[in-house]
Amino acid sequence: MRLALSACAPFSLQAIITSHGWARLSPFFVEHQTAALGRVERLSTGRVVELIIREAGDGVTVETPDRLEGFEREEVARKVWWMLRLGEDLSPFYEAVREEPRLAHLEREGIGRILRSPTVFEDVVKVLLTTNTTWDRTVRMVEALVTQYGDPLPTDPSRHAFPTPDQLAAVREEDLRAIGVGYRAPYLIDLARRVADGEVDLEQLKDDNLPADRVRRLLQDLQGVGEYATALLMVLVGRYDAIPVDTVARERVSQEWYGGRPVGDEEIDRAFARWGEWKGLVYWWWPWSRDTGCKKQEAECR
DNA sequence: GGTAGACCTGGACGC
DNA sequence: GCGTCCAGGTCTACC
Repeated sequence: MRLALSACAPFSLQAIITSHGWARLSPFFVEHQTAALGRVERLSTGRVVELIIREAGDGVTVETPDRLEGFEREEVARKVWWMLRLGEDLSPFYEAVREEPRLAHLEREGIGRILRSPTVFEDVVKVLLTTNTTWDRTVRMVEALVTQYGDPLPTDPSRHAFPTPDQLAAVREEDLRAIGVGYRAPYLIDLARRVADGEVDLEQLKDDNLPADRVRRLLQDLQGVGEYATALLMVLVGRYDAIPVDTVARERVSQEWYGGRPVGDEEIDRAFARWGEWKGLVYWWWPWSRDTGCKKQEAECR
């Protein structure tokens, strides 16, 4: 089966794949030879399929070896639409950065979109697994979680979809610790249980009309989600005025604007304040002149 | 409100 | 080979 989906111009699938490390996190995978983004996906019916996404025409094609029913095709299209932000019109962003020579290439090269998971739940789990650890460990933790608890792909049972909230909610804390997530185990189980029970509706965060304060409060109410994780998740759901301030950001901004002296959150915010609602996206795509902060998270260095 | 220490793991380093 | 230190973001106890 093959689906064709169009995107708001300018568009570059390659730019999305390299937008951050998410494409390296299971169940995403990258076919480097064909420049395709792949993913093992569990549909709402419980069916597990492999999706291969390639750039084509004014958007992408989505291929799967499986024959899908009409409603399944709609679900796949909806998910890919969200993951790649196909409907996002970034022209106001490009307009805002047009006067900045170091960002002028973004529009020309179709850079701006950031890869995200099909569900906010999956992104919250992955962000939790990026905190207080190195990138390589994040990759291993996500891989272990997917392999242990996600549904297998029928045609290749060694590969799995991302586990659902119900599946993670049923896991024992000691079993999660055993796969290496450490102290994050109770946070993950608490999150999965609250989502599975309907106490927390993370998918409502996809709604642009939800007030930013409410989005922030809902995220910060989750165990293990602090200021950095909240800001990163806000950017992922499309709230581009948030800056994920971690040690990498601190060091980069310190070197770029403050002569290497230690900086606080306010100074980081001030450095990007002139881009207003787009400052988080400007931070994301800023061409850092020094190779600071990439000692550990090499996969995220562009 | 601000600060210190614990959480957890793997890599780097010294012996 | 072994022990120690360090890095990462969040939470909690304490002042």
